[in-house]
Amino acid sequence: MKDVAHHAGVSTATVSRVLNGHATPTPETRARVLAAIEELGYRPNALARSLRTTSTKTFGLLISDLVNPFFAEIARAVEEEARAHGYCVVLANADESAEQQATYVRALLDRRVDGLLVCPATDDPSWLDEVIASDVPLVLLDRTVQGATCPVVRADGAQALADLAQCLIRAGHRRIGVIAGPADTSTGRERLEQFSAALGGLAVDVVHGDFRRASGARAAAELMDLPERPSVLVAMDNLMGLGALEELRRLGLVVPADVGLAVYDDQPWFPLLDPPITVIAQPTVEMGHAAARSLLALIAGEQPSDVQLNARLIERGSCGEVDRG
Amino acid sequence: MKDVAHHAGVSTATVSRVLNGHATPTPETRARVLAAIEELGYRPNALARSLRTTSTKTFGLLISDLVNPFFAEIARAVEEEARAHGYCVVLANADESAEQQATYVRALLDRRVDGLLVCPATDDPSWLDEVIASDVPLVLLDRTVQGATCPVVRADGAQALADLAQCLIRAGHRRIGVIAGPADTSTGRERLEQFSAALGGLAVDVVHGDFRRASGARAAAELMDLPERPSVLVAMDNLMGLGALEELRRLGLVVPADVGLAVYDDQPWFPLLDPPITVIAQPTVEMGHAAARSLLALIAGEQPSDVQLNARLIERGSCGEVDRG
DNA sequence: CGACGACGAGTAATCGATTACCGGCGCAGT
DNA sequence: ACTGCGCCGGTAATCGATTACTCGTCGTCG
Repeated sequence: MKDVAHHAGVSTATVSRVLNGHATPTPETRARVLAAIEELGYRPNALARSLRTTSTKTFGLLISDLVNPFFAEIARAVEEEARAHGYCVVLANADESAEQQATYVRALLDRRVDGLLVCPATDDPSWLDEVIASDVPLVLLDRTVQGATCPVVRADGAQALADLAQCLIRAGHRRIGVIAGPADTSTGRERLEQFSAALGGLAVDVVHGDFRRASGARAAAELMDLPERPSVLVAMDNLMGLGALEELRRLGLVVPADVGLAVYDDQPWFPLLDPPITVIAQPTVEMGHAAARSLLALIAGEQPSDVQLNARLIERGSCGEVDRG
Repeated sequence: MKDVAHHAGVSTATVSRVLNGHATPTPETRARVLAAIEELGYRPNALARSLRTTSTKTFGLLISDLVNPFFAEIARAVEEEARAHGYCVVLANADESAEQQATYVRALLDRRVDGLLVCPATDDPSWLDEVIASDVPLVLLDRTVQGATCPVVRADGAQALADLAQCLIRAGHRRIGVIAGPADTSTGRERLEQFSAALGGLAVDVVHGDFRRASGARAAAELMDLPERPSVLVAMDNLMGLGALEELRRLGLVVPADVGLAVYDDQPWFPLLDPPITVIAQPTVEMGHAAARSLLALIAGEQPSDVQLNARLIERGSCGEVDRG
């Protein structure tokens, strides 16, 4: 920058003013400076600028599991919306681990991100204090944490789960196996509760997984090994649904003849299976956009309210009809 | 930091020395400083540190399309390896657009990333100059660019494509439709060339897509609309494969009875389709890891060589047998 | 007992920007 | 012609670290 100033015969202050579009510099001074910048191929050092202005134009996005296409899609949407507003996104992947998450929160705060988007891996709220202490705007995505006082963006699956319950009951299912998410995540608990509630008195067999593929397979195996087999499985996450499908295939069980299957969270390939899988679709992209917008609002000093976007049931035929003998 | 120094009754220099594990400070001084840090909840400002040390412990990762699970997986692997070495990853998504890519390269350089991993959206090498001028270590991932003098990490599909060609010929296919990638990407060109070469003299019908879903559908429609229909389609990317599958479904065509299908780049759901899809699997995770490691080596001043990891054919039965009447 | 070496810790320059404050110049009013 | 007001642009402090250089002190050796 000193070089540019010298080259243009002005001071660094003037260069800075030109760079930041201040009204002060004369058109010709401005031109000289711009020419010097061009000639020297000068690029301002964003670090120095950020140090001075305390703004990095960067968001931190902490995802609980990037292998999960649901989160990958969210990451994409967040990045898209952020970019549209001139922000970069630093991506961090907690791999569903609480410690990793805490480590990353710290790393992102240290890098002075202007805002933080977090899909909490667990309910453990310890990391929250650090964020609050640092005064960095925070938005929670997909999952909540107890005691969080920040905006939350998530999908509301209550209605969709109720619809699914209806649909299963109507199809004659009476033994339902649920592959639930971890009990220490809000989505893990809520989906199970809402689904159970919608079934009225009907009991379900529940096995908890961890929102990952292998756990879906294990859970499916366990459920199909019960003395009284479920006639349909409900996987509360696309990866566990994938694992369940693989396990059913391995066991030689045919969907929906031997056992039905429904999955929470749609993926493009579900309709291509035979039979196409009945799912609850989440508005992934909208969630990512909404979260980024909430964060921008927070940064602008507004008080964005929570966002709840509706998930919805898409019946495709993988739940079958039970023979009422 | 001044507060900490004052609180511990030392100078900022000493605080800094404690923080950076220098040998100098006495154990008791060290203890006093650490106590003060703890008490005040002090966290060092990474920006200031980076400004001084010219190291951000951050990689920039420029992906050509984050919707593509292939790249999402790569991103995950890169992030994983980077984290293992104490680096963060700033993620940028070019959406297969050259301008976007150039913009992002600049943004990442301005943020003084310690290294850059790029999956080039196109062959356009204009952005390369800026990177070279900035002296930031660069590694190319998945795709090359002409005139690039940096390490490249990619999958070598020649053998797998030759195997696929053999497999199709043996199955009796004589009219092969290829849904190729864009001609202005190295992967787009190479896969097509290598496949054609392996077919010997046999001509193929080629439609170029853009590595995205919709283009796969369009290409499939176009190919199936030819006067002499191909008996098998080869999609050179998983998203185009997905699009093709959707289009074939829409047209009421059954795989492999009406038309066979093979896809470049495996995805976990391909084996679940009926029939399971024959694919060429790429070592995605290894590519991500290798790329991050190459970058680390570059930063360490070494001269890592290019990495070529073998893709391999996985026959699953979606290519069928042609009736030899 | 004096001097020198070693080591711990402080002073201050520096990284590359932003910006409050101030000086100088030109123009207008009386 | 002199004063005053504006406006352009320079000087220098500042953001929060790192680190070369220096100083003071203590221990040891001759």
